[in-house]
Amino acid sequence: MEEILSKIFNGINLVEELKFNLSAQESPESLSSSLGSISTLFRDANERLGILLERKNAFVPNQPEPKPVQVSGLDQMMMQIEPGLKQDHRVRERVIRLRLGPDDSGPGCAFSTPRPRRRKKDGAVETVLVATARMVNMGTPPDDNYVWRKYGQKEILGSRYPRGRTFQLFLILYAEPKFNQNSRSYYRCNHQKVYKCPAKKQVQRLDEDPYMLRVTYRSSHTCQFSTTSSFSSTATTPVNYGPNVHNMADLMFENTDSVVPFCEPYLNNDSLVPGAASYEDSWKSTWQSYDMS
DNA sequence: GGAATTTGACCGTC
DNA sequence: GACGGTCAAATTCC
Repeated sequence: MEEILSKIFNGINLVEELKFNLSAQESPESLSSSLGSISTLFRDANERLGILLERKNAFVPNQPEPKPVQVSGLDQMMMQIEPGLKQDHRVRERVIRLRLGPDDSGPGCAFSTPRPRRRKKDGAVETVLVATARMVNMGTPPDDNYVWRKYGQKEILGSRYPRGRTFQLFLILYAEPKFNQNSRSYYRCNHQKVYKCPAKKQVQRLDEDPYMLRVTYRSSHTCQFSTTSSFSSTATTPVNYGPNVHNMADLMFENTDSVVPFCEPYLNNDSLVPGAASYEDSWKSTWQSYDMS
């Protein structure tokens, strides 16, 4: 682990160097050489991280699900490193804007009788990935400053378990906890009835990373209530403390075209762990209790 | 007791 | 017929 961290910090130092060289208008050859070194360092660190994660994950299937909640070193790290992520934790994966159809959404689209269940083809759709913390209820949706009312849940294609009370009771009593189900929850704005706000969202756990949620927002809020005030439901308590290291690695090294990079926040002075003299010290102090090797 | 959530059923789309 | 989204009665929570 020390070696990986060392590579990352060397890479950061090289980036700083490159920034300086850029402002000094160094030759293209020199800049290219710097970029190559940075690329090599980060790629190497990423590969080693991947190996560590594989080793770590290899133990997971045989382990009973952890009892509620033990705060991992990683969670501690994320909480210490970037408190701001509690405020704005969403990682924008992709934003798809589709034209609204003439008869779609809006106040007039409220359900009528007989209830029309026409699936809407159009509508503004925005999908974000949200990291969940391990110490909270996995079914708890992330807070986004709006008040939502859950109106449905379905097991999705490829779900490990069919639905049904009898079978779920069986699961609770004899099999794996319900925690493992992969389902999609449906929420609509709590003000839909009063203000005919059409906003909805779907929350679904990622198969590849159970600690990441895919949140899909449909239609915009027409109500202007964005609050975590006393109207907040118990289901919308804040839950996020930042991405886990696996997603960090993805974000830093791979999906840079579709994800807003958030290396920046981690280099904020406010992110330093109290008592740490530098970013390196800060990182090391938070990683020391998270040795995966 | 009211509000919020759960969940089986229903219905449209593919 | 499978799948996805929604309804609404039942259940749980506060």
